[in-house]
Amino acid sequence: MEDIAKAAGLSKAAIYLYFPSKMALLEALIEAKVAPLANQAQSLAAAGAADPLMALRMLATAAAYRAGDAKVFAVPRLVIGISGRFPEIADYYRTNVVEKARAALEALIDAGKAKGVIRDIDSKAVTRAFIGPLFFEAMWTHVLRGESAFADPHTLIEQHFDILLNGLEQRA
Amino acid sequence: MEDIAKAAGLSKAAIYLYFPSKMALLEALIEAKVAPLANQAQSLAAAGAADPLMALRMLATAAAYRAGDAKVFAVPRLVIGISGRFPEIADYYRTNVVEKARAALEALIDAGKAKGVIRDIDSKAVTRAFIGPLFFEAMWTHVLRGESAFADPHTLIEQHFDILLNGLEQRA
Amino acid sequence: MEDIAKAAGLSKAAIYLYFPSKMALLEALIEAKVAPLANQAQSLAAAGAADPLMALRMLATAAAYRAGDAKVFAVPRLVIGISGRFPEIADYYRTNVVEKARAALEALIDAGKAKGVIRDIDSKAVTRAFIGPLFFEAMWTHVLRGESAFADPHTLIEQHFDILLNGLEQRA
Amino acid sequence: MEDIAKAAGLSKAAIYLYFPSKMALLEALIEAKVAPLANQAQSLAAAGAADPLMALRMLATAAAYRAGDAKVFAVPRLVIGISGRFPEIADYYRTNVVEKARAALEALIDAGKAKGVIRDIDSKAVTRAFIGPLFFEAMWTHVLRGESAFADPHTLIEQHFDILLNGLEQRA
DNA sequence: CATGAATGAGGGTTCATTCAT
DNA sequence: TATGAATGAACCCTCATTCAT
Repeated sequence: MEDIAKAAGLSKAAIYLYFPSKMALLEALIEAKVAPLANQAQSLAAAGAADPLMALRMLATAAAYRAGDAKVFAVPRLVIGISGRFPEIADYYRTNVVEKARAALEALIDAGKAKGVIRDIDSKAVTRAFIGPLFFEAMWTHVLRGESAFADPHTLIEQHFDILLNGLEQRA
Repeated sequence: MEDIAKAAGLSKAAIYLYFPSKMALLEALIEAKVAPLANQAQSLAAAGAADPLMALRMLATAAAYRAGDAKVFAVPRLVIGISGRFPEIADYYRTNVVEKARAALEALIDAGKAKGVIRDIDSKAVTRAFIGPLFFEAMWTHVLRGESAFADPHTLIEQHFDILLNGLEQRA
Repeated sequence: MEDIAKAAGLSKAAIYLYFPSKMALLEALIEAKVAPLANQAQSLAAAGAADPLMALRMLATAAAYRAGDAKVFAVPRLVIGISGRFPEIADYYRTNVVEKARAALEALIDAGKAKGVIRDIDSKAVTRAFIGPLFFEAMWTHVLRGESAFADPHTLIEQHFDILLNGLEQRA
Repeated sequence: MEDIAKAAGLSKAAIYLYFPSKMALLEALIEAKVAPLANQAQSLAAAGAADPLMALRMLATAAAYRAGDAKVFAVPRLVIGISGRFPEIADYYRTNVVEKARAALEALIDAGKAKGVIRDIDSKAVTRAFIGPLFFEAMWTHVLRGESAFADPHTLIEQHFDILLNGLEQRA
């Protein structure tokens, strides 16, 4: 809280004029920092049915840029950290961010299936394969302090989509 | 520490009879709960060159069973939670678990490339695609308390490998 | 820290609003309670060259009044008490109090030698003979709770200087 | 206590078979490590009336060797450290060590006065001048970690007695 | 006589939160 | 609206002491 106050140019006490508790602030932080990505997914799901693969790629690109930003990823990181003591905040995150994003992704995937460009695969499994590698890279970068692929987001996305769309297997 | 002590039926002080510090305790926890998976990866990398895809599938299966166990996943979760205050523990985790596992995976992938069953793709990107979805599912299950795909590990692995090997794209 | 907090009418945590650590607090305490005496010694060393014996007597008098005050002597007492666990605080005390005082004393002694009023004796030994008895009396008074000579500082100083200047020996 | 147990080749618990508490052990330690010096003073007081100055010199020499030993000085140091919380131990030390030693010293001094080799000076002041410099040197050495005069005990004692007997003053 | 295992109380320190101003 | 001052509870850790064996 002290750091946040300092960053905001306020006293610690003043924060409580705007947010009743740290948890409330964290919810607002989720709204400000990560919910926009979920909303962007919803918008793209609504608008991107014409070219679902392109929409997915745009989404992945946006996600990569956001997840690569330490200040953004600090939010899910915090949520994970306190989820043991404050499960409600995790529920809030699931409901207001991840489930929204997954629903939007599934809509795009379904659109892709309808257009015949995506195989008939379980949608939940696809969103997992879509989000997982980016999420893991964020952990690797920000938590484990490994050498980050976010340094070159373009390549990261290219590789991600190459594997996601074409798979690993060598084909004749 | 208090929680751990309580769970062990001990006083806080008694923990220090077994571990000299919180960091040592966490290292021991890592060694006991998650390092075995990394070691298994190393064994399979050494032994599984004959059929790399099978070795990878076995590894994913083992990982799925472990990651589905709340007591096992509690360890990386803890590491993430305290990585802000104890960055060394994150470094330890990266060095002794994730880097070891990634190295083993890359060896298997390279074997697959050599045998001509895996395309020529960046190995780091492949390990990301291999680990990420399972890791994300663990987060979804244990942290976000979403409906868990670990309830049916067989299907989870089938879906994971189907996407990983064949990709999403509909092909003629 | 708890005792200090209680004495100040504060909670333990509140101390950290004023001092960043226990060591900083102790340093401030030293600066406030005992360093002034060392500084006074330096001043007298600079100004008292005309009559070094008088300057030494003034210094001893000031020291006696200070050492007789339980609140002042509490500081070196504390330093001794925690010097085992916090050797740095002992080093701080040596550097910023005792060495400064000894240097000032040695300067006065050298001035005395130059003026021909003090014999040619090892200066370190002289400072020892100057400080030691007063320090011992403080220990006797505050730690051992013996009957205190600080009750009559004038006599204490007279006796101290009589012995210090003239020695014990009966002379013809 | 742990260190003491280790040094004694015992378990921590075994110490309590020999001493009912840390304070009792500390009293025994006083008896073993510093009381002998007080006893030696008493013996010399009884036997040394023929040459009191020589007896005092022998006593100072014995004291210097003991005070220079960190293991011996650890005892008064400990007493000082805990005297705030356990005033009884300080009283014990005063009664069983310091008062005994001062009484013996005063007897020797009185003998010196009777023989006409020591001036008529307040005895308490003399014991202060006798003990103080050696005590201060011990503090300087063991607590403040300054360069120790105990490294050359002979010189230390010579200087001490030169000042003590002859005083600082230049005489014609 | 001796110990391994355990603990309650305390150590210094941090942090989310409160409240008088 | 904003703060400086303060705190209770928690943090990791140490230590004198106990007790079943």
